[in-house]
Amino acid sequence: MLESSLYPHVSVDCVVFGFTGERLNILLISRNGTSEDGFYSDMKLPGSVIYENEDLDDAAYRVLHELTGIKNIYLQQFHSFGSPSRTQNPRDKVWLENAIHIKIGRIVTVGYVALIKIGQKLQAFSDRYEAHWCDINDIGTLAFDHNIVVEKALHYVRLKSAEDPIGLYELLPKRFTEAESRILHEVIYGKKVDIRNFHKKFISLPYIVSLDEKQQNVAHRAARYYRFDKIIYNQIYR
Amino acid sequence: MLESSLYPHVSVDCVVFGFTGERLNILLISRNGTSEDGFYSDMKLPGSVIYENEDLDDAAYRVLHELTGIKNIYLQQFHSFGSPSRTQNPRDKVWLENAIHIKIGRIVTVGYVALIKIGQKLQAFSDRYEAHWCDINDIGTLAFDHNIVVEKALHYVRLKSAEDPIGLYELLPKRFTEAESRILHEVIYGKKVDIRNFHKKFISLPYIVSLDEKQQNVAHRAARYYRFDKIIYNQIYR
DNA sequence: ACAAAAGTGTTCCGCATACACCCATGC
DNA sequence: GCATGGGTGTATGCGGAACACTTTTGT
Repeated sequence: MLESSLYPHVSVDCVVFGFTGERLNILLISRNGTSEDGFYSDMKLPGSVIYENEDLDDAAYRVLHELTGIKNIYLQQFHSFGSPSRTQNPRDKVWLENAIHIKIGRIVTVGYVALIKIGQKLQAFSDRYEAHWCDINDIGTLAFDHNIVVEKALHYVRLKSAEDPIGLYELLPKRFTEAESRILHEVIYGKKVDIRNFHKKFISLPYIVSLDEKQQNVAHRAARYYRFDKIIYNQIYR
Repeated sequence: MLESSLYPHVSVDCVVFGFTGERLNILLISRNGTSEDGFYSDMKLPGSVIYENEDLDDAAYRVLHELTGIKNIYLQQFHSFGSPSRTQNPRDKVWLENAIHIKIGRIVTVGYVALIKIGQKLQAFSDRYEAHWCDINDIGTLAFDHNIVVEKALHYVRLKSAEDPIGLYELLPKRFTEAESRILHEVIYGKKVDIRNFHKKFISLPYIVSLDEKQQNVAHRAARYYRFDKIIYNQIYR
């Protein structure tokens, strides 16, 4: 095994958000191993050490493409984490050395946020990597300092989407109802929004275009579908 | 010389902003060296490779303390830069190898913004390091990708101070006039602000406290001094 | 008929904007 | 007395916030 503890290694970790229509989820990778206390099984963020001659953004794209099969993912760097203690948990240390075959002092990781639509095609890829969508409110204790990374990522998404809401439409399906959009806002900002005020704002947005389609077979009045028009959006805000 | 090009190195670079009362300045380090084309002299951001077992934030604090002598600096991480091409300029490559005595493939750098008051005590320290305050609009071509780093830092300061203006008061002297505060806003946001509207907002802020002091020996009506009260600010916003 | 969610308008308040004249001081 | 910047109020418009009833559809 190569000795390289003198030099920090650099990785990227991706906090991949998805929206079920009701809850905010993130994509986590199952991790199984043995430590002093025997077998364990927990979860971690998808990530990778960066390759030689690979840009940080490229590394994050690579991780996400391998994981989901999707290209053109909405992806933003949000913060880097480099505390020497972040890889000091013995369980994490052993796991790392097995995973990348290098004895490591610590890893500096660059955090990326990705926003994607939860879909079936994705699932196929994710299964190979033992990736699972997990409710953001129910992710327990993650490997390394990944709980902190997720916390910071969520904060970033809130801040970012306040100034530029385009990211939120990456989380919604191509056709979506006003209610879905409203609930997404509620889970992102963590508070109820007034239905009528939201409606007024929603229909006033020029880049939200109404479709001549409605929900089918719902046990109540069917809601209209809308779509997000990126071209109109870019004309206005770019 | 140690060979370690396989492993990326990690550094911090600090974009230190100061405000002269009229212009936004940043602190740059003179760099002299020889390359294929002979002598050169240019400027770079203050920064350092991180030490073994040193947290990123600690490294940035260390750089700033060595440079300015100041503790308790307002400091925020804003972005990381890791393009392999960022250290490919031959001039930069040679300089790096002389500076840290390691043959280097590339360096991933974590960018920090610092906001400080331009003062005399600082100058003493800065001289030792050949540090100079430079007008932000007149910094020419910097070493590495530091022009991009500065650009991103400025963008970050704008965004950040919109949601939390506390940082702006780090740039003003302890006693300042309303005009100084107004001009600071203008240089940060890059546009004129209306004097009377600014005034109304300014005097309504509970954490701006009026002092019983005025300017002396100015060739016009003397302006009142104010100070920023951090305690009141924290009571309200924390 | 009833349950469940869709769809819709008005009022009020606070904040941003636009805009012009007199005041104090040093030279 | 003049040049320079300090100091101040009013009117308007926009966007956010509060708030409740009718409509559609499936069971």
